[in-house]
Amino acid sequence: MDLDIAEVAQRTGLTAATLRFYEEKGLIASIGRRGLRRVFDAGVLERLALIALGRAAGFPLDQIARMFSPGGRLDIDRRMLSAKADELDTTIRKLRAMRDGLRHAADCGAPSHMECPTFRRILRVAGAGALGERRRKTPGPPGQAG
Amino acid sequence: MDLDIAEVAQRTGLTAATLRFYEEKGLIASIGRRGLRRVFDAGVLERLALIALGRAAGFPLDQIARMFSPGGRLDIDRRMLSAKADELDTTIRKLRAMRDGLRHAADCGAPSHMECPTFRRILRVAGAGALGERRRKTPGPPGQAG
DNA sequence: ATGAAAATTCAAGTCGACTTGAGGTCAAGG
DNA sequence: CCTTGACCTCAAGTCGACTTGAATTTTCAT
Repeated sequence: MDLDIAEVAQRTGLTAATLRFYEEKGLIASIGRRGLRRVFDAGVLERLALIALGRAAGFPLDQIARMFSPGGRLDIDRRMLSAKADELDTTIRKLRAMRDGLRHAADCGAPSHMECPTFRRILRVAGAGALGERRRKTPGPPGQAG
Repeated sequence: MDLDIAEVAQRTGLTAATLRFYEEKGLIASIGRRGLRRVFDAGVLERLALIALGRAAGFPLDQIARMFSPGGRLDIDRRMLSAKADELDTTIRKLRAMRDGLRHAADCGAPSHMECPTFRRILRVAGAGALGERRRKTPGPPGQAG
């Protein structure tokens, strides 16, 4: 049951260009060509799901690539998973505080946000979190803004 | 109580270059110069805390800049805050699922992750979340990987 | 056989938030 | 006075994950 790139694209929601890009990066591999065109094994779908999982957890592609052993099997250090879980936990806590703060600011009766004590407290917390720890090369906050 | 750029940098943890960059972007303003050198009002610290708050909540700098009214006062649409809070909520839910999944995978006794039913379920969920909705120009997951 | 649609390669562009580098100016201390 | 170090400007570079464009080739339907 071989798949052509368009079919993989359609089933995963990724574009053909992205799949080529992933192949180039060593994240996936085609099993051959028909003419010029790549042919993929159905197993690539599971692999792409795995990659999506890694991405959703915040791993960079480079690191995801290294999670597959040469044989193609998944080979993840369990401590790494645990560490990532802890990291997510920290992120979640921060975001939760932020969400509560925003919610409060949105509902608060104070005429301007700066006059609301709660908002000012949030400000201090955010300042402490965001300003305190950054020394060099800090990746910054999540990118879910729109 | 005027501050020189180095002092603002030191108190906020941002670099002088970042402060100049923020000024260029219209996020902050110096109150004048002493020779060539910028002089900032102490109020810039509060403003930078506000900016940090916005960044921590995931707003892009452009949008943060627009949250200050011409007079310099804070002027945020409460509905925008509410919307952002909801957005954060969604992100938090996703990350929580991911964290639980990673935690499970780390502790799970199955010989390889792919043989663990829970892991495979997570995989489907991650796949659904990450693969289903992306059509064009999706910003991707948060960047807290290391 | 023909022509459109889709795939290919390779290079270059995009986005956001900064950082880095080159070259120049200036204020304070000895 | 003169050095030195912090500051200045402006341009260009960085990072990650793709996207886009141009030129070319191939496949599929008619």
